Amino acid sequence: MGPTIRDVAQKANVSISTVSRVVNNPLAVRKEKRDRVLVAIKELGYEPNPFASGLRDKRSMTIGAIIPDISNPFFAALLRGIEDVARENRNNVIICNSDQDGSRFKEYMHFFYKKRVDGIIFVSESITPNHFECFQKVNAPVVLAATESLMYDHPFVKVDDYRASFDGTQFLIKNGHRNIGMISGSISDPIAGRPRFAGFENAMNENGLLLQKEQVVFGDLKYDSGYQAMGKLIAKTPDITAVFAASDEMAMGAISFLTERGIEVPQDVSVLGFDNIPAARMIRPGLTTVAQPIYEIGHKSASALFQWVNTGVKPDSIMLDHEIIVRDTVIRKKTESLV
Amino acid sequence: MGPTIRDVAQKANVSISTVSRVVNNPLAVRKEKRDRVLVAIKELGYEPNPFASGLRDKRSMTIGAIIPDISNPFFAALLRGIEDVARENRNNVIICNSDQDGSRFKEYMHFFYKKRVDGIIFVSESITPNHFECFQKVNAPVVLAATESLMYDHPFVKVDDYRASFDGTQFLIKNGHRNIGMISGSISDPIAGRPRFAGFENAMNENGLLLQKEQVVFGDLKYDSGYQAMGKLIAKTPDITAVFAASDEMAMGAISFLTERGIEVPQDVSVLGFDNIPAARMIRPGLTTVAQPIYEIGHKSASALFQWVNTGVKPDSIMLDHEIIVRDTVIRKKTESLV
DNA sequence: TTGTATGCGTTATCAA
DNA sequence: TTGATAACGCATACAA
Repeated sequence: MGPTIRDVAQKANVSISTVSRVVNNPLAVRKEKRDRVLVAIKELGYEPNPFASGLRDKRSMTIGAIIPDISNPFFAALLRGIEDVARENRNNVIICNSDQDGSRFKEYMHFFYKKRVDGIIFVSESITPNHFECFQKVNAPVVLAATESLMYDHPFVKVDDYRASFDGTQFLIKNGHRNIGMISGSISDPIAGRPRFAGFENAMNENGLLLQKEQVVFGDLKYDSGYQAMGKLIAKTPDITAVFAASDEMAMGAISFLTERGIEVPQDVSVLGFDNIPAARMIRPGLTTVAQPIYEIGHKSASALFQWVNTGVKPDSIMLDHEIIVRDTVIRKKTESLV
Repeated sequence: MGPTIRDVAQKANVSISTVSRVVNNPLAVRKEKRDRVLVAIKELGYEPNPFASGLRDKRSMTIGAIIPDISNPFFAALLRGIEDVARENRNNVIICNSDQDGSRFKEYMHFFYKKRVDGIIFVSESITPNHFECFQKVNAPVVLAATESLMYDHPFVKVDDYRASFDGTQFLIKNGHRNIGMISGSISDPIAGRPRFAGFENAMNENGLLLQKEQVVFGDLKYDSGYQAMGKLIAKTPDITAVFAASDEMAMGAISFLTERGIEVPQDVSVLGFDNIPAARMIRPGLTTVAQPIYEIGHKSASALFQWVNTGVKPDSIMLDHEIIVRDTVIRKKTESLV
């Protein structure tokens, strides 16, 4: 193993407490000795053993992140934001892939408990009483990223999903679309589901567009469900001119379905996504979408968590701005002058 | 803090060593006492403090992973494989995003050293003497994933890039293509660059197709460079009927360029990718590609690492099979009967 | 089979 | 300003 504090002390001809001081509170040591210690540290390549410190201080310098699936580009980008902040704070992050398998949640929290994480970032899923109970047991600060809890009072960092969806719908309407379908997330999903649906519904209503049941189909935010949902939607409402999908992946699924059926995007039907995942700009036609600042959500939520851990004062929640990224999949609807 | 081994001992009316034994080597304790201890553990919710164990045993139960960029879907999938194995082994993984910024590498290794990682997985980049030196200093087993080292003797898990590229080219040729362009990775990249280029070149040669300089353009494996490379390629060799890109992202960039120029894929030119990232199946036309078993590379490399860490015997390298996934972007070239 | 005692490397308390 | 020492929680060598 590497050199210990004792090796340094010996080399610098001081006591181990002095070495510890120059590492943690250099000002408390007279310059002469301090320099001697610094030299010894450098020469030996000494690094404080984090296990010894952790054992004493009960701080792990580690945070936990619960993420649905890191191989999903949305979460990968978000995680990247978390990681970067953790690194700045000389912390690690332990990642747990929840796989939307609620049953494993308890296990993960247990894992965090075992590992004595200093704080937790909980990404994207909605909070159940079960979650809450587990949070209490680990007894570590919890910050929510891209989700929020109505019932429990955890700080969160996210976009205003309702507002974003409302604006997205408005955007479609401003472009002349009247007959708009929606591929929504599950209505029982209080984040990406209900609010985005509600934003759509209200925007339609406020524009005097009456919403029919047939215009909405539900998916699970992933590609395949978008593909299938589009099939159902087009069967029920063949005359739509635009589709609003609650996630980019579902939008991509919808586009695939449409394209395979010879329905051209955007000439025949426009498609609006939600998220702005990296792939959105890589496909042709480029996906027009309601963008969340994904990296920033991760970054800000981690910053908030560290602030909390370090100062002990619970941070405020943050509502980040969304933005409509105009690419190619939404066009202004031709006026129906011929009709 | 939580209960300690002493609390359990007291509750079960045994010594702490007995408690320690039932945790680490249950068979060494008489059943009667063992059960008493087990009950106490459960009732108290006792968890061994990893810092105390780590301090004593000098094992961190943590591995480090150096990955170019987790927000890249290829690496995200690979990481997922690593994570899953780590979890099975009750280990964490600390992730460092190298961002192909070699200068930060030393810093990361230092971080690993500080954190006393038990082993390291090094993903995808090529090994320089600088890397090697750092590896030596941390003095932990290193397994290479999706890369290998000719100079240094680290176990690796990867695909045979040369062979895979050779087969991909062969596939294009079998489909009637003669005039084939390549968008290659950098020739100085000993993994995704040179071998894939060599596979292409040799397959062409073996089929009596003489390769012109103009048929090859180089990129950095990412989307934008694929886009630009396609521009150069089409300018230099307007009569190609197929393009082989050394990564799916570059293939997507190439398709974007082509599509924007009104050149249809695959009718006008076929495109073959490499990797089989998740997006490959989500775009239309679906990307035909030479698939690497990405998740499996991560999984197997982590398994090898743990085997090494646990037994002390260096594992063998593993060459995994590639596979050509046929989707829509490559078509059989129409015979030129009209010419 | 079980218990006692020691050391792992740090930091903080206390005395000098 | 500095140094000696106790404590953090655990696993094992050794003694019983």
